[in-house]
Parts: sequence; structure tokens; C-alpha cells
Amino acid sequence: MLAIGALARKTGTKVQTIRYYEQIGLMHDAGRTAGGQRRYSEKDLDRLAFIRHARQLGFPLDSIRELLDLSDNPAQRCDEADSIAQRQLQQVEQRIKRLQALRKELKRMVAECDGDTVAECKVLEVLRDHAECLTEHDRIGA
Amino acid sequence: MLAIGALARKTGTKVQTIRYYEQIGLMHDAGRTAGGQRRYSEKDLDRLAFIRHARQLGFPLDSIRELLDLSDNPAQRCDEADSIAQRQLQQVEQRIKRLQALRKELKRMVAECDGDTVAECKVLEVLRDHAECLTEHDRIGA
DNA sequence: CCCTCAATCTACAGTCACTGTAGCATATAG
DNA sequence: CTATATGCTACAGTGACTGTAGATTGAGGG
Repeated sequence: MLAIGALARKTGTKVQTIRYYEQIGLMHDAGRTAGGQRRYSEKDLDRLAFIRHARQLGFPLDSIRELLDLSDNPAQRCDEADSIAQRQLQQVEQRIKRLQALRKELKRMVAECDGDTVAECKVLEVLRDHAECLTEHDRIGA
Repeated sequence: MLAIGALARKTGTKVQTIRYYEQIGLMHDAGRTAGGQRRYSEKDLDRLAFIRHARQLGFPLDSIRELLDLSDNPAQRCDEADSIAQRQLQQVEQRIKRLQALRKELKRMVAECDGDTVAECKVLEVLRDHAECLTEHDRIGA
């Protein structure tokens, strides 16, 4: 039985994050000692490792919740898990495209700046010149 | 003089976002009509366009605040603006790298799944198997 | 058995950059 | 003069945590 700190160390998770996962029902309510401290089994460790791995792959918590539910019912067909992963892949590919466009514009900005006064700074000029705006008006997804 | 809705339309910004920018001091406090409605000048329009363009390039609001301050003092050297842009470029490049690694792993996951039952689903298997974890334990930056 | 001190507990506020909602007030066209 | 589109404030919610304050617990050593 692991205390929360040990579990945190083993999975590279912050203690608060584990408590947060419990709070939102992603981790099951942990067993407690007489004094009220959480104790974790190997199964809990596996579940948290699953969550962290999925997070590292960029899955949002809602998708992870679905994946965990699927994982708990091994007889089902896995189409759904597959499509969640596909969706995630598509999102990642979109973000890469968007970021590559940003990189291009940022590179141009930085390259053209010859380090003179602010008045003729290319960086600020590009930002000021809204004729050069990207056409899309949505949020940058980072 | 533009009402807030007109300004929003011209810049592709939501009305609430403009009010939010005013609240956090990124936009100057707007002039008001007798009835208390905000009215905007061309200068305000330029400032908002600058902010939106910088946001589209992924600059955080704090950086934009700095860039606006610089832009307001045109006699200064532009080294600082340049380095803010460089910093942003580096961040974007880091994120691209990270996302490309994610894409690779996601593609492998999806490719290996042959649509059978959940029990032998490759997607879930990869997620379960924490031996295959990415070595880094930091947040995915999206 | 007692002491100490790191680890844990709860509860809540803060992060970032907005977005949404409720319940009013104002401005403008017909 | 009225309808209604637009505006106002104030506050709560988003995602996925992170940080803090102040109290409690547990494990090791004397």
C-alpha cells in the first residue's frame, strides 16, 4: 500500500494532481488509514499511469474518462477507443499545421529586424500592420 | 466613433473580450456616451488590431503588454521587442517538436489497432503499458 | 512512551485567456 | 413612440492543474 507521495513519485504526478483526479472522479476514491490518509494499491498505480500516459499524449480528461471506461469492459469492441485516438491524432495534426504557420511568420519577423530603434522595428511593424493578419479569426490553440 | 460591437466586428473579437482587455488594462479605458456606452477611435482600433494579431501569433498577454509599451516609445532601441519575438519563436518550435513526437506515437497506436475487442485493443494496450512512457514527466503543452 | 518532523489532510484561491449568463439600460430605425 | 438590437455590470464557468494556509497524522529514533 502506497501513500500518496510515493504514488506521486512513481508516476511523476504532483500530489495535488492525484487528489484532483479523485475529486473529479477520474481516480476512484482511495482507501484510507484510520487517521484519514489515502493508501493506494497496484491497481490504483496502473490506473494513474494510464491517465498520465494518456495526458502525455494530449488526450483531454474527458477522453481519458471514456478510455478508462472502455478499458474496464474488455468484452466490448474497441472501435470507440480507436476513434477517440483518431480524433486526438487529427487534433494534433491540426495544431502542428497551425504552429508551423506561426513559426513561419515569427521567423520572418525576427529575420527582418535589424536591431534599430523601435520606430522602424520590423517586429512591431508586422504586429501593427493588420493588413497582414492571418485570415482566420479563431483562437490560437498553441 | 465606434460602438463596441462595431469594433468587435472589425477586429474579429468578441465584445466580452474587448471589455476584458479593458479590465486588465491592455486596452485603455474607453470614452463613454452620456448613457455610459463605450465609444472607440481609430487609435483604439489600431491598438486592438495589434493585440489580436499578436495573440494570433501566440504571444501571451504579458508579452503583448510589453510590446505595446515599447511601441508607445518609438525612440527606444528595439532589442527588447526582438527578444520577445525570439522567445516566442523558440516556444513555438518547442511545441512543434513535442507535437510531432505525439503524432508519431498516436499514429503507431492507431495503425496497430485492428478493430477487435477492447481486451486486445492496441490503443488501450499502449496506454496501459507504462514501460513505454515518454521519459519526460512534464505537461503536454498541446 | 514520547518527540520530532516530514508527509498528509481539507478547503479554497489563483492561473490563462477568455466565454457565458442574468437582469437590466440605452440607442437607433421606422 | 415603440420595438429591438445592442450595450451595461457583475459574476460564474472553462481545463487542468498549482499553490497556499493551517491543522493533523505517521514513522523513526531515543
